[in-house]
Amino acid sequence: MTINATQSANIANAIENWFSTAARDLPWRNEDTPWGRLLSELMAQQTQIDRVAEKWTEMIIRFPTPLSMAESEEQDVLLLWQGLGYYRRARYLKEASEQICREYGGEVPQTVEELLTLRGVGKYTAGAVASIAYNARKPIVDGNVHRVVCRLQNQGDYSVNDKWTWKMASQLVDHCDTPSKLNEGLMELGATVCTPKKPKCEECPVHSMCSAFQNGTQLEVPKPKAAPQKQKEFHYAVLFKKQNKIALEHRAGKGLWAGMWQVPTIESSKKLTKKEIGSHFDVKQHLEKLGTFKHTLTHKMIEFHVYECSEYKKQLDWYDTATLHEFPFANAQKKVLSFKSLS
DNA sequence: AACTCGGGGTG
DNA sequence: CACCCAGAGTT
Repeated sequence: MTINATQSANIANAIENWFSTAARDLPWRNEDTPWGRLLSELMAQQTQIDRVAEKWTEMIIRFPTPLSMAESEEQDVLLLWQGLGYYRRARYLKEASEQICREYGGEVPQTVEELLTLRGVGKYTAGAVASIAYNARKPIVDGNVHRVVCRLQNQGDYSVNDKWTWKMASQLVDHCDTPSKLNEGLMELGATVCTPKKPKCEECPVHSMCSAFQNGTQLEVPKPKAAPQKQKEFHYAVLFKKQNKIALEHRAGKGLWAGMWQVPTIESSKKLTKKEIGSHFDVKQHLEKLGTFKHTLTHKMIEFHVYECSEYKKQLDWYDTATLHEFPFANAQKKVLSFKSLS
């Protein structure tokens, strides 16, 4: 199923006009540069825009240019990324800044093809930077655009795939006036009007051309994705303190909480006894429980058990508690640290 | 094609 | 509680 040129132009123009009056006041729209846009797009992957806005300003102040980030330490990028999640993105961003300096003379490249060579930049982000920062006539499809075009065409099949959605987005951008406005407007519409649960169809600039609206199927289109089942895990975190120092570990560069720091923690698929925990750290006693909490991720439900220990035989790396703010922690480990006053 | 990567907002 | 979010990389 496709739409013709006239329909595409009508829809695109209506969205562009709506966007010119309804655009939210977001920081990267006021201080609009390709580097700022690349930053915002990478931070916004799978992350709601309101949560990105606050952090973006800190990021652009600390790293105003690709070079400033390329010359910094990865840890400095992770520090500003704390709480945003998907920490691999921060490591990729650092890599991308180095690529930009090494291969593109310090300027964010302009074409989709070049942008795709950057670490962490896929089809969506490449199209977004090319079209929004440089006004290239290239389509983009994110979760918002997917929902908007599915509803426009009342496309509620499970079989609807990326290819179909990208073709729809292509037809719209091919017949719009200003690609940057159309693409950003499509996403804005999905984020603020054509929302998943309670769409505000009466406010929508294209409801008269929306097949789902005409059929009253807005809430059935598109079909929801199957939620991954949550695996239960048990993490045992131990606060080892020695005067004004605390033991910390640096997590691996891949996997969960990549590159972040933590207090010594055991990860297990089943419950462990106090004896097993003590055995792991080679301490026989002085292991005192401080509490537990649940930490839920998209595909995991983790039960955290927090201990403190005044005995230490295992090789541990000690750091001054006064420098804790220099280490990036994911939220779960921030909760762990909050169980004890460390100042 | 299915998994793995966070954490919070929303209904 | 389920579902979603300006997705990308790996297997």
